[in-house]
Amino acid sequence: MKTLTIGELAREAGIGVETIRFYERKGLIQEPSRRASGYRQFDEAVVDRLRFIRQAKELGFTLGEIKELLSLRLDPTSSCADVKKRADVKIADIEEKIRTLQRMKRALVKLTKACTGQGPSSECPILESLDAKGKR
Amino acid sequence: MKTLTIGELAREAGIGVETIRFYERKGLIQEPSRRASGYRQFDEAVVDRLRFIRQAKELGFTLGEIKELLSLRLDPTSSCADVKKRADVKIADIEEKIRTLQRMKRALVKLTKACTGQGPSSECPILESLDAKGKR
DNA sequence: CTTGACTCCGTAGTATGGTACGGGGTGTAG
DNA sequence: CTACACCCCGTACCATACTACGGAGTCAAG
Repeated sequence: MKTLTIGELAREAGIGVETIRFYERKGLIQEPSRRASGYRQFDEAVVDRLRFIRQAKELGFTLGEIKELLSLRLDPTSSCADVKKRADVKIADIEEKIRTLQRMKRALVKLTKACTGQGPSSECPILESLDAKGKR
Repeated sequence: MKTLTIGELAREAGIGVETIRFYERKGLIQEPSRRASGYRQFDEAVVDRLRFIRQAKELGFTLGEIKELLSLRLDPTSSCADVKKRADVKIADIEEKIRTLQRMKRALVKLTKACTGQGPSSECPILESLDAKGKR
């Protein structure tokens, strides 16, 4: 079976050499075998694992969560339902983030509408509103 | 005029004492006058400034951006339009974040729909899909 | 056999936004 | 006048996810 050096793997997976070493330290990828010289010898399957990591990251999982996901996959006692549960939690997280951002956006849009874009900043309704709001 | 100790200010503004010192170091609040003992004497107006910071943070501005906003306010040559411009940029940022999250959510929902919640995790369509996707 | 690209390792630095610690001085209520 | 809460400062530490550095060893082409 073909093996890859860390540099080849990095090119294949589209990430940096240092990042691979970092993932190794974090336990996201297994420790690879070594040549006599100490050079890492990566199995081609690691490319897929790195792609898995990249995909999961794009879906908003943190490295910690991805590590759990990877260990779930390796644990024969864990069920598909466990994985689904994590995904559902993540969906709820994402929805919450979206709601927060939409609140932020609505507030900002409201402020910019009040702003004529004229006059000194000291009289800007945006800044005034930030000042005035939150008074208890 | 009434002055506040750092602890009183922290209680008023609802943030930590260390955070106020941190903001001072970062230049987000002006250096306060001191008593003979070296104790900070805060003007009550700083409460509003801290509220401004909190509000802006809730609207998704970073501390760096907030600092700019605060300096804009103090600069008589800057216009309300400058402030509006920044707010518009921020709105665009927020919209981009929302779009990314919605992409992530759609992808996850699609995956969980494929998952029956049954069987071992090794056959979970969610994990399989993460593996398979992204192959070039 | 030389040269240059690649790899090794541990450590340190980046950015963000704080939080905690320790050893000392201060302010005030009882 | 003595507790005890509060404040001072610099520095170190937290989490996240990398990224860089330096000095040494290795691999492969020419």
